[in-house]
Amino acid sequence: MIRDILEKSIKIALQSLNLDNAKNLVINLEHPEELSHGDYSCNIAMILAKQVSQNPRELAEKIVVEILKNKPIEVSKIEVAGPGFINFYLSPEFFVFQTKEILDLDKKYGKGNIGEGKRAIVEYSSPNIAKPFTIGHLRSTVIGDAIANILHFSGYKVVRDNHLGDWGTQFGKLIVAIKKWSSVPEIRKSETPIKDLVALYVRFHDEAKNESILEDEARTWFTKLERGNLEARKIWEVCVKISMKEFEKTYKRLGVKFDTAYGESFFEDKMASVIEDVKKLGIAKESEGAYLVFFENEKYPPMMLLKTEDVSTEHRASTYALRDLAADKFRKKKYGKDTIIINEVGMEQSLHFQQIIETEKLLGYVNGLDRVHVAHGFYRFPEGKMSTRKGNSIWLDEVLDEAIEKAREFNKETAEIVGVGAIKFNDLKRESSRDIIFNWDEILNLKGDSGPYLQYSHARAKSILRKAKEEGIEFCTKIFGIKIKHNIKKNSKEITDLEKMLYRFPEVVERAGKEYSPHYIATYLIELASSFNNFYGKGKIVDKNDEDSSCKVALTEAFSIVLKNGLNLLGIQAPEKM
RNA sequence: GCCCUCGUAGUUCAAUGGAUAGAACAGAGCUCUUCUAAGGCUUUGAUGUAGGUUCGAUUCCUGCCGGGGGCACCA
Repeated sequence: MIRDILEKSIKIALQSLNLDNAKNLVINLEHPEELSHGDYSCNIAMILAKQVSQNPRELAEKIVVEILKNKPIEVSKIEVAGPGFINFYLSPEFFVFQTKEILDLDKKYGKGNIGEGKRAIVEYSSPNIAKPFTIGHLRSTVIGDAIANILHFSGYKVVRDNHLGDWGTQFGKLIVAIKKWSSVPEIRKSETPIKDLVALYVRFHDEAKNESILEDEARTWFTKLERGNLEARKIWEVCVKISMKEFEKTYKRLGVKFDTAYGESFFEDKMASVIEDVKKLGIAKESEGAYLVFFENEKYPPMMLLKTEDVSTEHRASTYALRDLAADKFRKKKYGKDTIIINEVGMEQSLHFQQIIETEKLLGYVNGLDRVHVAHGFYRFPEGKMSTRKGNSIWLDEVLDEAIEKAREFNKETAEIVGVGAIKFNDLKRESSRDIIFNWDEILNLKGDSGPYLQYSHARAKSILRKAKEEGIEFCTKIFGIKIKHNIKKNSKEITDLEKMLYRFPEVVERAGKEYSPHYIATYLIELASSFNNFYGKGKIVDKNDEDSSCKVALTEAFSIVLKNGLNLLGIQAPEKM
């Protein structure tokens, strides 16, 4: 990448000035916010100025003189600006070459070198069986999917895992509720089985407020389930089956797919070996009848592995913490020690993951760098948090329907794609740790910094390409050779803002991958599309009488390719027409 | 009480310790005989508070204030 070339030439310049032995020397190259300030900017002179007690601008000038002695061909101009920035201007040849490279972008998918072919498991979505797929699950699904796409693009071998919540005391509650107020045949017959199950779940919590015995019954039923009680298993199976059918529909709408969906129940027989590991290490103790991991210096509160024995079944139920440990042990064994495990789960579970990671480090399952919790904030009502228990959550399907309905007002054919795109982008454009206050107007906004704006821009570019084809304008890669000659002949300095944005795509993806932050891509795409629409606004692109037309069209093609790839990384479809 | 997070225009979001803090929505005003006006161009407007570190702080550190979350049998 161009960044590496610049970095190297700065290093060489510093060496010849004997400045390279300074402490903690990091060469920082950034894109100036103002495009007229150049393509890359380096602040090294200002950092070094104090250490060698020189004026930063004078020092910058000296460095520039050294760089110019071995100027990389990609650079056309270097200047010192402001308090001592060294600004690099890239040459027309560079832009032409880069734009040509971009036309092959589709072939580069999965070839990035950041991942080095390592395996990465991205666990996301992970809805709970017999609970609604609410807008709350949207974040994990959409962000996790985007992270998986980005890592794949960057060269990781990605496993997408849906860690279904299909185990735990919640099933005890459900079994009690079904036995008391409904029945398996009744649920099977229902046209809205999930809604019925949710209603039962909510009713359980309502009634448990007055009758605390219900909670005990639920715990007992979960221990029965864990011990293989036939009635419990039967009810559980029905719930899982019904839920999965519903989830499939939602994933299809969202265009999200998984490689594995083990679910918590899968680790049922893999927990005993974890308990053995813990015992060997002596990090857990019995306390008040339960079995918990205690951390050194009370770094974290204790983490429970086994619950108090249930009196009637004489069984100690597992906790989700134990199942998570078992899951990671299994993953490392199955996919190899170098595997990176990433969980896209809400912020509320931060403490849980800190405890899990700490414990897994002690157990030697992970080294710490290979176990990541990507946390996201919540969708919230202005009045407070959503909760299935209280029954005030918003179902995802309703939101999607509403968004599609709104998109239909503009164009019936693409309404589905645009509606879903709007919802996804609205989520992905934000730094994910922040909460999103739920607001229909905001979420359904099809204008401005939005998915539809990007999709529209793509369709528009495609429309130009169709027109160019009709007019018989050549815009294949060989055109770029002509542009180089043309530009050099004219001594043209006319490099468009669009070109200045296009070549940044790989850097942006790299950063998004390193920081597990899809929003960098979202922000970038908005800027990119704005520069395209601005470019487009300045006059005709397809024009037989304009000798630059084929270059402009080729640039349009490069834009459409970058935008499409970017949107795909975010899991958003790029329509040909709108 | 302890721990984790987030405080940026009226609103929703950006900003790898850098240059004049960017956008979008809403408001005001322009702009389609042209390849898509879901577009483009003008314009008003912001870093919670008090310190510290730094040549330089929205960013790092400390205190305070405010929102959200978590802290033993939900996951």
